[in-house]
Amino acid sequence: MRYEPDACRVEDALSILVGKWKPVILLHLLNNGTQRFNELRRSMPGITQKMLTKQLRELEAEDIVERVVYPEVPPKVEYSITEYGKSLQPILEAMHEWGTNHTRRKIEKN
Amino acid sequence: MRYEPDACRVEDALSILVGKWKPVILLHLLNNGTQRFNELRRSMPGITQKMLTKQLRELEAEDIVERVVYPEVPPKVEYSITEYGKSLQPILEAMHEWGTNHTRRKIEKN
DNA sequence: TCCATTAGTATCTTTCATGATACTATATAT
DNA sequence: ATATATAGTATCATGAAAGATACTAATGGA
Repeated sequence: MRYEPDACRVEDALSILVGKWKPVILLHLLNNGTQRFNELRRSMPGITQKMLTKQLRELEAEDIVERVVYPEVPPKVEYSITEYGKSLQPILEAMHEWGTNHTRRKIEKN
Repeated sequence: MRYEPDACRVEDALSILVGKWKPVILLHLLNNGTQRFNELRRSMPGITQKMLTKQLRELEAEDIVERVVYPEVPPKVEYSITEYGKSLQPILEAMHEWGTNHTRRKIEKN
């Protein structure tokens, strides 16, 4: 396997996960299944509507998240993880675990 | 395991890896062992001196990278991954693999 | 004497991600 | 008649990340 700058594909994975909210969105969808827009929003205090829309659209464009619109009023839009998106789960969980340990480690140093 | 926004530690791992150059630096050090500053620099065409210094200092602050200065002229400074830093390797490799597959997938779609 | 090398710093500028805020349409309930 | 809920969009402001460029000290070599 080659990791030279040109061949390094870590950034490709990273670019999907980066954004202050994407990991949270993905883990939320992974753990709670299909969610409506406002359900997601309420579960992430602090996120703006614009930001949530943007992140979801980006994830949709990468085929990680599926968006289903119901032609109702008031609008109803459901989001869920795609099968392909589930392939990110091990990475997200590994990062969550590493991050948990890293945070603990830092606290212990003080 | 909890992934609610407040308890989500993915961002902690992510913040270590983010920065356009950190994954490349880490993989380079993991694969090639101890490197001098300019060795690293030459292996990453496009990075500026300032950027490389900054990324390395940040990694050092998190105990991921070790920096050893030799009191010589011209200066000699060697960088290497710490034992702790090696704990990131599985994540980096998983991301590299995922990214490789994702890139292929996108190409096939066209 | 002059130049190259090393590992940086110091400034300034540009770009990008994020945030704050206000606005929209339409059906239902009061 | 008015308010409410939903899933957005549009616009502007801000801060942080990244990039470009020039500068440094001390030594060895031509």
